[in-house]
Amino acid sequence: MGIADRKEREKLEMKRLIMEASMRMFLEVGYEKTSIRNIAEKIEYSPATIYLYYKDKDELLYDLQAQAFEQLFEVFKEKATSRSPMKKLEQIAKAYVQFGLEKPDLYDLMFIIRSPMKKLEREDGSEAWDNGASCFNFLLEVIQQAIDQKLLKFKDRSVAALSIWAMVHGLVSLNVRCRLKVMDMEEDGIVGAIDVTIDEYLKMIKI
Amino acid sequence: MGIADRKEREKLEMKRLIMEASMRMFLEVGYEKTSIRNIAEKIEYSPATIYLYYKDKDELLYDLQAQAFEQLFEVFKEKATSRSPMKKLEQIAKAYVQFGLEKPDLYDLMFIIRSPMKKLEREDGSEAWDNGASCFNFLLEVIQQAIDQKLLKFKDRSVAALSIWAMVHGLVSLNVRCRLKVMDMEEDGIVGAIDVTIDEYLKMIKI
DNA sequence: TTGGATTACTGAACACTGTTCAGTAAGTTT
DNA sequence: AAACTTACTGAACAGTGTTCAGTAATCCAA
Repeated sequence: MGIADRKEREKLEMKRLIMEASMRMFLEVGYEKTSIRNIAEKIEYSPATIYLYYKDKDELLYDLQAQAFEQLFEVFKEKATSRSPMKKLEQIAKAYVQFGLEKPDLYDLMFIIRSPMKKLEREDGSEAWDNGASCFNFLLEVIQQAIDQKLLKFKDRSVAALSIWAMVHGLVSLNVRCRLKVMDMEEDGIVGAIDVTIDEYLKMIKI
Repeated sequence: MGIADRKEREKLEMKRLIMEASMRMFLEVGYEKTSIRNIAEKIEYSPATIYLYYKDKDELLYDLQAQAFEQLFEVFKEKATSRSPMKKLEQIAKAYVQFGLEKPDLYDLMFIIRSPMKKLEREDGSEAWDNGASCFNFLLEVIQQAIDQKLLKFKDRSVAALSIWAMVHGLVSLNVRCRLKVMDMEEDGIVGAIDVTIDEYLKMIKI
């Protein structure tokens, strides 16, 4: 069935084309300006064509989100290389924050925006929100090591993960959405305060 | 100038009418369904009329946000009544999380949504993001007391405030935006984990 | 009291958004 | 060559925030 295969390939190729254009627009002009119509114009197809490959915008955003999580996972593997679990935890935390501050639009997509989370139809038991699982598991494994070696104050690794994640996400998302303006500091001071806050937090969770 | 006064009153009255309808719609049908057109329909005026009282939707959302922060401030004053600074800190943290989980649309407006933060035109030095200041200062004062009585590990009250805020906001916003699905727990389990995480965190920041 | 200025308000339009669907044109199969 | 299938699109629908010319009511001075 060579023809069917080629058709299949072409279908995937088209999806890749759409995703690539979307991702480029996301990074170049931001989330707000990335509409179905704009993407269609970029790849020189009609807007309706996109709907032959994606059921709706959410599905497209979900794929884009998956790609963003792959990027973050790469960053983790690249930067969190220490043998010491606690040091590795620090590397993860700092890589996460840096990623969030450097790519706010991608961060939005992954952790803030409402849309692409709708994959929650657990009627039949399967599917249900796979995006970000590798990143989360990466964190979980390091935490497990730290707990095993009695380096962490937490007993439960889920609570530990939730605590660490909430802290770094809290810092990034408050800053990305400009809520730290209420603290009345300059931009540099805020980034500095964020760094200090992470260090203090990492000190506290150590045994 | 009685007439000018009456005009002034009527102008404020109209603003109040718009705000009241907006707030009701926010709480009843959520952020997504609260459009200028829907608000106009509710108060039985043309959409264009709203633009005689608010320059754009952001300005309206800003006022709405201010009102939401007043609500949170009331909750703080109501629930954070302990004499002990650390106990009071705990009451604040838990009140914050409860508020966020119970009124996700208001929480959105206050801490997540992009729009109404645009008040950052510090050209002349004035204005610049007043919303939420009372809430933040309330937290700051309690932290100062705790630091003065050497109950907190933090030395800098700004870092302390940032740390605590980031933690509670991280927990609420990840949950409100369904990102905790990746942890593979039921809804009850998640809320339980959030509670435990706060308790653990409050234990850690104690000297 | 009347006429002109001021004010409050609105209908209709503009430029967007996501999405759908009938219709066309090209490719494939028989 | 005819019939069927697939890939694609133009135009439309319903919604959004926003603007603006035009109307109707109110106010003020002559």
